[in-house]
Amino acid sequence: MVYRRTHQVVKRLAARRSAILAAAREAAAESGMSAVQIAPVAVRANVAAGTVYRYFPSKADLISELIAEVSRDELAAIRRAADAAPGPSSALAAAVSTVALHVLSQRKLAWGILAEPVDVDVTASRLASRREITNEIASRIDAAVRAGHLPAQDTQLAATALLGALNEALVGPLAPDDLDDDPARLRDTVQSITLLALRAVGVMDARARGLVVQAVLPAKALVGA
Amino acid sequence: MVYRRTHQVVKRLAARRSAILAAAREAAAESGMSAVQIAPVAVRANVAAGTVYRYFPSKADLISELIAEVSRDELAAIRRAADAAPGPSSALAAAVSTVALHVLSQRKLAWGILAEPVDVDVTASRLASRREITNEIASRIDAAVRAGHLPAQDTQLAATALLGALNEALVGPLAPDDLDDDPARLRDTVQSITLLALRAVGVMDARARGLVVQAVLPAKALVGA
DNA sequence: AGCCGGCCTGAATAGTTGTTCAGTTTTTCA
DNA sequence: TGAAAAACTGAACAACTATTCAGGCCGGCT
Repeated sequence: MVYRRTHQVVKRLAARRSAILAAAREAAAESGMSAVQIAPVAVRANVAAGTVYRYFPSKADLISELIAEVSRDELAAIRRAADAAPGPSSALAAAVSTVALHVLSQRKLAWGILAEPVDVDVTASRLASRREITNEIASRIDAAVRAGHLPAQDTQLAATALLGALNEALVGPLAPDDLDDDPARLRDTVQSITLLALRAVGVMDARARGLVVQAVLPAKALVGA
Repeated sequence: MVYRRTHQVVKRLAARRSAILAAAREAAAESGMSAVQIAPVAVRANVAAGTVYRYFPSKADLISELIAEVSRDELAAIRRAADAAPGPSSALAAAVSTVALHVLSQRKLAWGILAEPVDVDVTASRLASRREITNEIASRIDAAVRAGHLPAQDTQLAATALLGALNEALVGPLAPDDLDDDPARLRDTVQSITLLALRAVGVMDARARGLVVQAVLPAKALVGA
C-alpha cells in the first residue's frame, strides 16, 4: 500500500467539500436556487464539474445538504434567542421575531430553502427542515400553554401556520421588497408580523404589544452575529 | 375568399380550447402540476401535441391561464360566501373558512396553483392570483377595522400572512394528509385554522369562536356547489 | 363536385443541464 | 526516485420534453 489518507489530505478534502457547499450557498443567496447549477458552483469553488460528484452523489444531495445546513443554523439562532428570554411567552415572541429577522435579512436564500422551485427533488430535505423549525416553535407554544398564558390548541398546526404566515408575508412573492434600505420600516414589519403571530395563538392584543417590543430589539442585535 | 369562420367552427375552436384547459386542470388536480405536460394533456383532450400550440403559445401560457381560471373561481367563491354573511367580521370569517375548505378539498390542485415547482416560469401568473385573493381578504379585514371590530393594522400584510398560514398549514408539506376520510376532523381543522386567523387580526378569542362556528357550516354547504 | 385555406397531426428537432469517464495530475511512501 | 493509488479534469454523453413544421385532412364556398 503506497497511498494513505494523510491528515493533510483529509483536511484538504474537507475544505473542498466546504468550499463547494459554501459556493452553493453563495449562489443561492445571491441569485436563488436556480443559480445553484453544477457548472457555476464548480467554477465558484475552483474545481471542475466532475469533482463535485466526488463529494456529492448528485445535485439533489448537494442541495439537500445545503438546506440542512441553513436549517441547522436557523434552529440554533432560534434556540439562542428563545432561551435568553425571561418566560415562555417572551421566548415565543423572541423565536418568532428571530425567524422574521433572519428571513428578511437573507431573503433570496430563505426563499430558495423554503419554496423556490428546483429541478431536482428536495422535498424530503425541505420537509425535514420545516419539521425541525416547526417542532421548535410548537414546543415554545406548548410551554406557553402549559404556563397558562395561552388557550389550549393544536400546537403543531399553530406552529405550521405561524411559519407559513411569516414566510408568505416576508419572503413570498407579495412580500414588500424595499425594506433593506429603511431600518425603521424593517423593524416595523418585523413587529407587525410578530404581533400578528402572537395574537394568532391567543396572546391578548395589549400583552402581545409589550412582548413584541421586548423581543425585537435583542433579536435585532443577534442578527449581526 | 372561400373560407370563413362559421359560427359552428368558432364554437368548435372554443370547445377545443376549453377541452385543453380542462384536461390540464384534471391532470393538475389528479397528479399535480408536474403532470401538466403537453403530450399527456393533448392525449387527454383528444388532440395532437401540436394542436395545443394553436391555442396556447407555450406551456407557460397554458399553465398561466389555468392558474388564472382557478383563481377566478376561488375569488368568486370567496365573495359569494362573504357577501352572504351578516356583518364584516362574519364576512371575514366566511372568507377564510371558504378558502380553507377549498384548498382542503382540492389539495393537489391548490398546491399546484400556489407553490408546486414548475419547469416554466409562471411567477407572474401566480403573483396575480395571490394578489387578487389577498386584496379581497385585505378589503374584508379593512371593513372589519372600519366597523371598529378590529384594531388598526397593515391589512395588506395581515391578509398575506393569513393566506400564508392557511396554505402552509393545509396544503404545504407539513399539512395533515388523512383528513379526507374523516369529515369531523376536516371540520375541526378548518375551524382551528379559521380561529387562528381571526385571532391573528385581533378578534378576541371568545368572539372568534362564535364567528367560526357560524362561518364553517354554511361554507361547507357551498363547497359542493 | 371541386377547389381553397385554415386546421390538425405526430415524428423529428432542439436546447438545457445533470452526469459520466478516460486520461491527466497529484500525493504518498518504499 | 518511481510506482501505485487516489483525486481531478472537462469534454462528451444522456435524458427529458417543449416546440416546430411538412404534409395530410376537413370544412366552407361556388
